[in-house]
Amino acid sequence: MAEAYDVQQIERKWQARWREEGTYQVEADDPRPPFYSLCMYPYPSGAAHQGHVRNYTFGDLIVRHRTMHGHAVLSPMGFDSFGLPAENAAIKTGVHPRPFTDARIAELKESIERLGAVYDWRREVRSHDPEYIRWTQWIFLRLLEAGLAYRKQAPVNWCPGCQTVLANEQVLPDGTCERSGDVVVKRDLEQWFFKITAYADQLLDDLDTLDWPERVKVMQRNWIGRSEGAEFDLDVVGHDGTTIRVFTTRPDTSFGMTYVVLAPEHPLVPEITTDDQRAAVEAFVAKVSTESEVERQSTEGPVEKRGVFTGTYAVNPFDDEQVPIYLADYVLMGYGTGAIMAVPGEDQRDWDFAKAYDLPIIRTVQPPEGWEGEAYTGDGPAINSRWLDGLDKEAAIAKAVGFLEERGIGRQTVNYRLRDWLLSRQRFWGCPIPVVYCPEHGAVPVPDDQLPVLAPDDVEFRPTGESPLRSHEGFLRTTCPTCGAPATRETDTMDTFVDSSWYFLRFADPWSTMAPFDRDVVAHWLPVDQYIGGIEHAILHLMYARFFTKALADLGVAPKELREPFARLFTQGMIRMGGSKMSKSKGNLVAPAKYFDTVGADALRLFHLFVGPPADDVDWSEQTDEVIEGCGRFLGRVWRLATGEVGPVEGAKPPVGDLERDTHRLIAKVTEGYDRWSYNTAVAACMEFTNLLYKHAQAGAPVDGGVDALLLLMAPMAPHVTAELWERRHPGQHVHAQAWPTFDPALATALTETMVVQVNGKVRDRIDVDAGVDEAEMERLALASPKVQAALDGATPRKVVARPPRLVNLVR
RNA sequence: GCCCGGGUGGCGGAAUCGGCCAGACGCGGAGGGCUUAAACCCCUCUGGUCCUCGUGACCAUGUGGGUUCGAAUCCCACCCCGGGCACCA
Repeated sequence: MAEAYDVQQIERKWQARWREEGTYQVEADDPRPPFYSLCMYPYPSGAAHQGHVRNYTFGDLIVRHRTMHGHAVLSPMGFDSFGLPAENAAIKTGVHPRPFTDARIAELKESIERLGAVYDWRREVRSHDPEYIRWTQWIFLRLLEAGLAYRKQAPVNWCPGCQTVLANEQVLPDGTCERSGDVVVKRDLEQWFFKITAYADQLLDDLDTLDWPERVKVMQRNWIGRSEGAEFDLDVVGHDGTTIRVFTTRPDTSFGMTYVVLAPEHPLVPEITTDDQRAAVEAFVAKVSTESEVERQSTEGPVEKRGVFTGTYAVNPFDDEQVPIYLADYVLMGYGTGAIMAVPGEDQRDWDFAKAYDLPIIRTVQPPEGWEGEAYTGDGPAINSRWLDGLDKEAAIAKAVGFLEERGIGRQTVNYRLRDWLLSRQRFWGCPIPVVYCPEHGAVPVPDDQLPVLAPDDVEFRPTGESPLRSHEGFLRTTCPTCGAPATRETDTMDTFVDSSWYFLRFADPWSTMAPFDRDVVAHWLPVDQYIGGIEHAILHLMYARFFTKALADLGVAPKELREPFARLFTQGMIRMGGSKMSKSKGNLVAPAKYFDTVGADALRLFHLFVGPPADDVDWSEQTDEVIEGCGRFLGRVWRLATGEVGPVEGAKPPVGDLERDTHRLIAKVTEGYDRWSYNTAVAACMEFTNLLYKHAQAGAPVDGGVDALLLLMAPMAPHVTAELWERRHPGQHVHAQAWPTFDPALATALTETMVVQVNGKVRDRIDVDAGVDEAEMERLALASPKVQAALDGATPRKVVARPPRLVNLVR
């Protein structure tokens, strides 16, 4: 009697073996072709949740699969260990964020190991390690030198809940904080920015070179928001020498300009406002400035309240007509020039405003026949536009731009929705910004040899709205690196997205002490061949990491030719429960440990692979436990088959078909399933094949070849049980060190096929035929069938459609 | 409002190119075997309706049209669900 399948014992045994033998440690000089597989490094919030399990199941499967294909696979893991939750816990409990975070990392690591996922742990990176902080700060200083980091006073997003400023990307469309849900307010603060806009065009264009999900690329394109147009100056009537510069994407409609609108914050507002309008204008500006982003962006409320006349006029350079200058809250100072020419005929917002303020509307593009809408934004011949009349949109734009350039009052230009990345955070648990403020020399970079700048441990955590660093004299007081005079340190820390913008580079060479990483080693492993993570990072992390990679390549820190960090991206679906995302904050977590302790990691992994397409969301339902148990049952069947427990059963008949051919067909099917991320069908094929092997074994037929193939194909999916069974069947061998099985295409195709015979598209008979059957033979066989004769009812088919070898359709 | 996905049995899902009576595989359900009994395990059945109960007929992939010898798959219109963007001039 074979030994029972002791899941716990076997999984522990192999996890220890992989750890002790360092099976998945690789070096850059490995002769095998390199493959870099990476899962987004996690924020350590405690034991792994199902989202992690799903992510690392896919990642680990790829590591093992590529290894069996003969690659040297770089499989690193680390922790995005700076961030708010640890600091909030510190405020609540008084425990320093470091021990708190280290404890969470230990928990997470333990559950990752229990999943059986293998990594080269020597390369582990933690954002809060002093060495990692050193190089994050070093990179900041290089960006600062290059003019890609700068400081400016700016109206910023302040989250009262998190007590910090946020990046634009961290403010949700409804104006609330993506983390705390509090309404974000505007504050004027001096802050550090990264000049990501300098890379706007490259970030946009290089998307075309990436093998990424189309929807992620679309989201990034929209976020960058490139729009081509023109800028030009309008003279202000009664203010000699004062001009207003406007941005438009439709210079071809300039003859339809019936007013001009400035953003309420526009610097020219005080100068051009007339005395009799001053009170109204000031009241309006005051109202807008106190409004939250939500209120201002709301399209609710009467349009009449959304603007005010300045009392002054501007001159349209196209026809020298004077048009009134308004302020309106829908024009934003942060985009374009903060001023627009309003063309109500071709812009719906302008149309609505014009109606509300009784301003004229002139159509300058002929709408199509039967047009009943208001503003017409489509293409058509220009009208009411003098020398542009009759031209289509493209030609009219070119001619209008030419006019502006000739007169020297404007030019063709491009605008982006993308803003520079605000990286200052008024928090403690983050990477300190390595800058000193000297009364004499201003903001002075901390010299490289004084890095890392580390936060002190003896700080008090209080929800003051300022980093605890601010009130720590020992940290705050320093001397100017330039002149030695007393100076103060920058007390803000960096957005944690800075840490995650280069960790994948550090993984290639985490031992580097002279630089964040060695360029040649990075060139060997990067770009990441397969990156896997959640769709929630479609914009923020992925955009920032791309920016860092490009900037570091241009600075000569990273290899020059490394233009993109992640060649292929896969975004897995979310785990949902009761309609909402499964998450710690929603309190609906189903801990993986429960399954590790019972059915085992292999069964849970198999479930995640089998439940549906990897990109789709998973609904965690009442039935899920039963499905997971079903996966465990299947592994039990494989176990019994592979240990020879399944023997002849009285009266069992062997299944039809040749097992060798079926095995080759399985290899073909599963291999293809891996290649196109169709793990659910690959698992299904393995289950089906196992059922088939059972029938052979019960009929007393040999199944060893089939079982071995099955174990190899399942090795990346269920690594523990396949490793154990392989070792028992082939003493001294390791299943994951075997080559991926190959199939003979000649054997993978069936000898005979079932030919379907249709009459008028309805199946009337099925006939087993030789796989090489030709059309004439198919027709002959079809006509010979009594069932087909009955269906034809004596008629002669007027048409025969034959698709060898599987289908023939007789049309009567 | 705009841009992407998606709608298939009681449930998760399958069906690479328009072609093997659509529903693989699994869960759930029904029946049987093993067992003193139960669990485990093994086997069979399981979209709907109808009947003469069969190697039977008809219906069926959100709805309505269309193309085709043939449509879950392609085209048009509509409905519903999910996601992204949304005063960006």
